[in-house]
Amino acid sequence: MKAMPRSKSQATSVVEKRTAAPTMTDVALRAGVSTMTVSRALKDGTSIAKETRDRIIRAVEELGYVLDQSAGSLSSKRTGFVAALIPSINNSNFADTARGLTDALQGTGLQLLLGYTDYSVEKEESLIESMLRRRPEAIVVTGGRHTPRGRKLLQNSGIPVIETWDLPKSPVHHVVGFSNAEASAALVRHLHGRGYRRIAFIGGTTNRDTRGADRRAGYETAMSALGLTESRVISFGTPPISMRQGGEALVRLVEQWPEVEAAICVSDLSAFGALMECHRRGWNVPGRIALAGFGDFEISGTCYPAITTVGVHCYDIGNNAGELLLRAIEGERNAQPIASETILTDYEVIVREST
Amino acid sequence: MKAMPRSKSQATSVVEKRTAAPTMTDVALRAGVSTMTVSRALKDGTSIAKETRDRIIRAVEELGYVLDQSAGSLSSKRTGFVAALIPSINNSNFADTARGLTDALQGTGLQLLLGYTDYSVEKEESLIESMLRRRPEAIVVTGGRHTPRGRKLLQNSGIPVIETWDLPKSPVHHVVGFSNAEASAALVRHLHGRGYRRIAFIGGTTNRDTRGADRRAGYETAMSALGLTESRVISFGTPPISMRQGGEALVRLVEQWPEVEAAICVSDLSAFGALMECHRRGWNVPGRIALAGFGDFEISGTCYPAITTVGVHCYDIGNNAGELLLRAIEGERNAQPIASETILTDYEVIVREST
DNA sequence: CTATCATGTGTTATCGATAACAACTATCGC
DNA sequence: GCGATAGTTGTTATCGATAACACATGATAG
Repeated sequence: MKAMPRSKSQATSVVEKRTAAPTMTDVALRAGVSTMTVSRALKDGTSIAKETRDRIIRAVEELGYVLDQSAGSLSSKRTGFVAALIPSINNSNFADTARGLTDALQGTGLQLLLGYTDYSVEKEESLIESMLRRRPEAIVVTGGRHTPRGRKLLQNSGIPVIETWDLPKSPVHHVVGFSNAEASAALVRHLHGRGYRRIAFIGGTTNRDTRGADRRAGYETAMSALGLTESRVISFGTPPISMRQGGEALVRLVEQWPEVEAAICVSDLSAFGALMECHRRGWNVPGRIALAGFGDFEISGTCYPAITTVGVHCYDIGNNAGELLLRAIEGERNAQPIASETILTDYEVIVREST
Repeated sequence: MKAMPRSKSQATSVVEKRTAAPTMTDVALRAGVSTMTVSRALKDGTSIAKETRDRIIRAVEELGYVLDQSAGSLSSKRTGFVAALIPSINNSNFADTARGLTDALQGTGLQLLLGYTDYSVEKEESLIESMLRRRPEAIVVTGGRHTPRGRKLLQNSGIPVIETWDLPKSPVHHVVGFSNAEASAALVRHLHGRGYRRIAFIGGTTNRDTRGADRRAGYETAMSALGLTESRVISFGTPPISMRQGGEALVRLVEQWPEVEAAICVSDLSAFGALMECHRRGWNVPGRIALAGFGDFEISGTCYPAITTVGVHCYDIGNNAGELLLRAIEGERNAQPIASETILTDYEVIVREST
């Protein structure tokens, strides 16, 4: 890419002309009222004469005034921030959760502060701290595993904490999620029901992705519960798991266990990668091998053959977390904190062509 | 989903015990210094004795104190916020741009405020305003089309403005982008070079997605430049364009113009949807019809046949915008505003199996 | 041995808004 | 016609930090 600096006298002159941004005092002077009245005019639900408000609004427009919330929240002790930490923005599951949250917060005047942990609890810890510096009114985190200090920061934060996408054994406060292990087990049972016996699991190398680890654990549990003692696990690639990694993992899988009949992938993305590898090899799916994913990404319903997966209602996780958090914040504001809640979100095995 | 409220006496007791969060004054008292010294201890690049700092840090840890930036930024006049508006979080292209931005801001102490416009300039306007209320130190927007008031808000904001993903004719300040029309035209020329003549364009119904509209315009221009007078445009579905819409659009396309030899889709996602529709029909791609996408999403390189597309370096757009913005903020802080810059990001036609 | 300087710390005055309370003006009912 | 009440506006005191300046103290140079 090439830099192409333009000299724009126009822009420069604007810069020079720039005067200090107007404050509420400027507006108050212009409208002939006190700043308190201006403050009231810009906020609804306050008692103010319509004429006065109109006059103030006019002054605001003439001056191009924009309310300064940093200042406001200092005295009101309400920042209007909600912090949310997700592993990655580039994963449509978490992006959906973020969207659910955003939608729930729509119109409430709350602004979402998003942070990306990169699937690392250490990064999460440092993000928790920098988020708390902004004094959010609630915080949403992904998963129930944190560093000891991260957990302590959450506990001492004095704000509602919501853990999502998981069912932690000892949650900080609230939880909105589902059992990844149980969902994964359901998928194993589905494959078993279809007659598959030599079932493999394709996941990432590390346990950084705790939900991925839970899914693997659920696979193992379900397999032995069904009397299928030989477990075939391929660990390949670090999260975020990509499509390409799914393809490579499939190659390794069939090298190591040529007899494999079905594979559960830790995510739809890797399932799709594996599916395309089969296409390339001219293998029929599910004839040569059955494939299942996790997450019900758009792709698994669209591709051919469509991929069997677990629908996990990511949007609902975010949306429910948002609504819960609104209630919790309301409780805090009225000095009536709500009790800890656990909201279970639905999931279901979506049977498609690939199994 | 089922609600499952748990009564947790443990959580409740924590709530009751909760005392007012410690302030810098508490830390100062405990460490036997003034608040100013505490403030210096928590900021690097300040002159402070190592022993004093250690003592303060200890007090901070004992009290579980977390700096309050809202208060800090009021007096320092630096909020440490950067606002960025993207059309959708659920589009991996824009998510990549957001990630590029996030990465560029990493370690600078700047916090990204993300907003989603839903491809609507009206929503953008209201987001610009609510972002400005947080007094960001710079703002990044997607595209060069805004409402008149939105544009005015940007101009009068007094902070550096960066428009991305486009090359606006009269930019507010800085630009980081590329010509969508030119990129689209390059794709037409590629198809022409391969011998295709009856080339169609599949896009959305509205012009809300201005980049989509630019791509269509580029298609039209390139077609007539090549002497291909009959343009075949399918407009179907509102942004964000989904895979499914691509499939349906293909159906309409071949109904309306059965003779079509190749189709350019406004995005890889719709190209993939179209490709899968071909699979279902047992059509060979590119034998029966050639397909090309836009954006170089991961899927287009992984699927089979792999899809020809335009790689647009989304991450770089965000990353370059981030670096530019850091320089611009630095300039503002030193009262030496930088001149408006336009950074052209690369794009290239990536030829794959589908054409 | 003194003038100069760097270093470390405290003091004071804000930053720009809002909460809480006070005060004033109509309007109403009796 | 008067007190009560609702509605509207102003005053004062913060909110929790940091900038700017002042002021020690010890080190360094001439």
